[in-house]
Amino acid sequence: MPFTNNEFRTAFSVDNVIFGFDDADLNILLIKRAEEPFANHWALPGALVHQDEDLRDAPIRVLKELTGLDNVFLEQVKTFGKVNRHPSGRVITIAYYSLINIHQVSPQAMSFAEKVSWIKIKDVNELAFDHNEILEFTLSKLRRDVKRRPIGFELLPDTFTLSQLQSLYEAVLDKELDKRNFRKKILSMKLLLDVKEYQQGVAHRPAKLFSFDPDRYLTLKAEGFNFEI
Amino acid sequence: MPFTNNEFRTAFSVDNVIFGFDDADLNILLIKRAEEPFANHWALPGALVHQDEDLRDAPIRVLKELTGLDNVFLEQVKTFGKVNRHPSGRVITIAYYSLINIHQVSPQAMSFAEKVSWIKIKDVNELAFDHNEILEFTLSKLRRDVKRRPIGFELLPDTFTLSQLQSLYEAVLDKELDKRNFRKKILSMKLLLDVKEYQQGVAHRPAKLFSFDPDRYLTLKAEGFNFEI
DNA sequence: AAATGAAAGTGAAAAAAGAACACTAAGTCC
DNA sequence: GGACTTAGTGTTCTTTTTTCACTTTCATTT
Repeated sequence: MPFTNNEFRTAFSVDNVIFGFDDADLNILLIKRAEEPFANHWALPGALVHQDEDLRDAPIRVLKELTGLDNVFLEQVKTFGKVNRHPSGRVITIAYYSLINIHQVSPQAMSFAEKVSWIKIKDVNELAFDHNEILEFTLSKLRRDVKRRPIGFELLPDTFTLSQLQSLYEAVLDKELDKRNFRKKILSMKLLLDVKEYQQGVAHRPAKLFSFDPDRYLTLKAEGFNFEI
Repeated sequence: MPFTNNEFRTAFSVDNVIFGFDDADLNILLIKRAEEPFANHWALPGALVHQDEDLRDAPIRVLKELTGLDNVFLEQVKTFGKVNRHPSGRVITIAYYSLINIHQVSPQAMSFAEKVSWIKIKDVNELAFDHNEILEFTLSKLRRDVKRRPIGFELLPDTFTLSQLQSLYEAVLDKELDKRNFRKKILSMKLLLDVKEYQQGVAHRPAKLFSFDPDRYLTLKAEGFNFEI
């Protein structure tokens, strides 16, 4: 190994920004820390990266522990590396975000956490470490990404109505959209499969259900199709 | 410190993708490695991150050593962390890219390098480590960024002609642009200052010279102006 | 000094995309 | 049966993007 001992005084971690959508608001999964530093503060879930683990496997491990989910949409955001970002020593952290269907999950408290909870984005207050900065940067990346690629579906159940999809986009972008224009645009992408079923148990006209067509997405992507909303 | 010894077996490096434009092609600054592993191979310049150094200061240090330049456009790209990406041990690397004016610089060979050279993007072959993957990802990010924000100016001299600016965009995007549409678009952003001078020593009608107006840029950015090309 | 070559500079018309906008339909609930 | 709630649907206007060709101004050549 060509490295002197001195270069190993830095630890590295990942932090997960896990987004969920509850039919009205965008939420993130936060933990309440059980240990110092920042005991009793809300924080992003995270973990140290294992020595023999590919970087991307670390946030996957955190997600699995926390939610039981495997195969989740996961995207690297940015690495945060100020010398003093962690009070107990040098820790460089790589932020990831995920999109999950909030109803698929009943999160479990994990090692470092006293408590795990979904918090509406707009209700997030002071977080531990530099996690507010990480969250803010991640949100802006999510907003950019969601306009560029059809990733919003990851936050919804397998079948959903166009109104649900629209409120999801409105929650993520924090902006109202025109119903007719939204439908025109989304349907013109041909990414939705009509599942020939209707919403049930609602006190109004039931909406048609759609599902996302991942094959169609791959085909269009290969053709360089533009998915901008 | 809450970390056990075991967690420090990973080293941290940064790798710099330094872009320069030579009036026709997009180039990057590569080093020819003097040492194993990958002795005699071309590679991205990089360095281990110092213990007491903010992450972002590491690529700034590399740039300074290599080019003598300070105040350079620098953007974080992505972190690469496969377990076996470095044959001598676990090294996680954070990629950055910079845009510099190629004529401002006569690069100096640095510690690890036998040789430093500008290479046209299209002439880049096999690089050391996973540097081809890093370069490819960085190029795609540059192409996205250049459409989103007026960063192309960083690659040009202080004053430049509209044709130079256009060939720069064409080189970066690897795509021909319509002269009239390009001018219309770029001038409508009001980011160019007419320096009231003309090109000299060319065997054709001399072009007007412009410079970039950074104040104007900051004002427009604060207003949420859209700079898409 | 006239002709040639080479890039600079300029606008209008057509097509495409985006934004604004209001009523009818199909259910449940009371 | 009436009230209530959300679903669903097209057209017009505005803005943006695309397409396309000729004249100007300099240096160089003869």
